[in-house]
Amino acid sequence: MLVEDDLNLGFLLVEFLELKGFSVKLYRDGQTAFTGFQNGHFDFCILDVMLPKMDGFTLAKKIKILNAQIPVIFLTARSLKEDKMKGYEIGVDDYITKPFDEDELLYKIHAILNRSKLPKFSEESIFQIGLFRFDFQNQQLEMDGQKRRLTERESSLLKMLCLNKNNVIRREQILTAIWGDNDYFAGRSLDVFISKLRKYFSPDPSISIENVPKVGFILQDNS
Amino acid sequence: MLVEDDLNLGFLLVEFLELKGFSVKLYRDGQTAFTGFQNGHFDFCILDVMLPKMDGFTLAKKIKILNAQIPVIFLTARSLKEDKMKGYEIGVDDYITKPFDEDELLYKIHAILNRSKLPKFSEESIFQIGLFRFDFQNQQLEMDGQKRRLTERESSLLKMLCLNKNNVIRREQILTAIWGDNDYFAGRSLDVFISKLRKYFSPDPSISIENVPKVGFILQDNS
DNA sequence: CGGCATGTTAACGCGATGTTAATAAAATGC
DNA sequence: GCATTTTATTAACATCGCGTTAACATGCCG
Repeated sequence: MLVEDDLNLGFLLVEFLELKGFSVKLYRDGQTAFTGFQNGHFDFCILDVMLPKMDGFTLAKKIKILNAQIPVIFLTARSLKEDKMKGYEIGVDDYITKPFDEDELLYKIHAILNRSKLPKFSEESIFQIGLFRFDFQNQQLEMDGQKRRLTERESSLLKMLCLNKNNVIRREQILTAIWGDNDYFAGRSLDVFISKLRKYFSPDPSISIENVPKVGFILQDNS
Repeated sequence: MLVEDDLNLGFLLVEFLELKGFSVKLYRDGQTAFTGFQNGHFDFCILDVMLPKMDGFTLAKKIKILNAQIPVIFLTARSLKEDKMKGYEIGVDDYITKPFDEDELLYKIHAILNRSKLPKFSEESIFQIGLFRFDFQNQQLEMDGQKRRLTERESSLLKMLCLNKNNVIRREQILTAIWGDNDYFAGRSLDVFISKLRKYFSPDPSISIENVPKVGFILQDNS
């Protein structure tokens, strides 16, 4: 969950974090953010301090009542001492002072997620695809209790497809990300792996990996 | 544990922290601090970055090998980005830039201690694995009253596998944690120990240590 | 029709791992 | 101190399976 009223900065951050593999939901004020938190499922919050409708401290306090464990990071333009104090009392995990460095934010996120290791893994890396459950951390694909262990390449590829479920991913994007190279042979190798994944998913006809000629592939889930 | 070569600052901090109810031990260089860590029992470390004999980063890394869970805060005069990055990679929990505010330090300490309250793994040293009971403290593996004493390496490795039961644990993670080195030979040594553990567990077919090629191992318990 | 992209299956090579034994190092006993 | 035992590393050889590559089939578009 990201709450930021400066939409320019907000979208920039969403873009950056999604690039890094996170799934991000952006809210622009404290009120709707809180409603969103009640309904949705979040692992992690980044809140601006100054927000319309409800300020960041109040929001954090209300969120912590619902879920005391959830990590919260504050974005703040002010580096005032009393603000920080107030935050630490509520149980805020960290501060980042604007203007901040994106990499620093990323490291803080990882540091905090690592600390709360157990809750993270339970949710973060498991994808539901039709009747299948794909556990990326454990490279496992499960359906009806039938488990199949995937190879490293298979699971990297499937993860990329999942993160872009129902959207096209370009061949070159996959190739540079996984093979680090997009020559002819890497391309053929990719096709072989797509073929393997299709076979694994063949028991569920509502799942398909479709080819978009000359462009890439789509993982379609019509369940 | 407090490590600070500027003794004026050091004693000031000790005084302050003891006033706040902590029991503090001060070291003035990285070398003696590490020796002290090996012998004593600490819940929490505050390290200066610039230290005689051994710098703060190296010290933190060595401490984290002995106890990956222990919280570490760095004191640093420099607020340089690359320093922070380096720290977060090691798994440092927070930074405080000198000159700092004592109350801020106190709040950070409380924030971090609150966080690490739940995962008090340090004490939980008995694991149930299928029909076996593994007592890490006593390096003992028991089944049907049959006790077998494990070697140090065997039990360290088994503990790591247990903490990640039914989850993949990466080779490199094991190697850096136990062998402190992940070259070719350490890797082969790991394989030898995996082989030994498998033999010990062979009486119970519902336990298996599976290999995930190129990635690591997973202790599967289907009992 | 012919070229090009993709689908699929099979074979191959090589690196990673499994296992046992030999050697070195360290701890223990006396 | 020396002998014995225990532990960890290194070596040596066997095996496995991942990913690549090849080979052939299919379909699309000019």
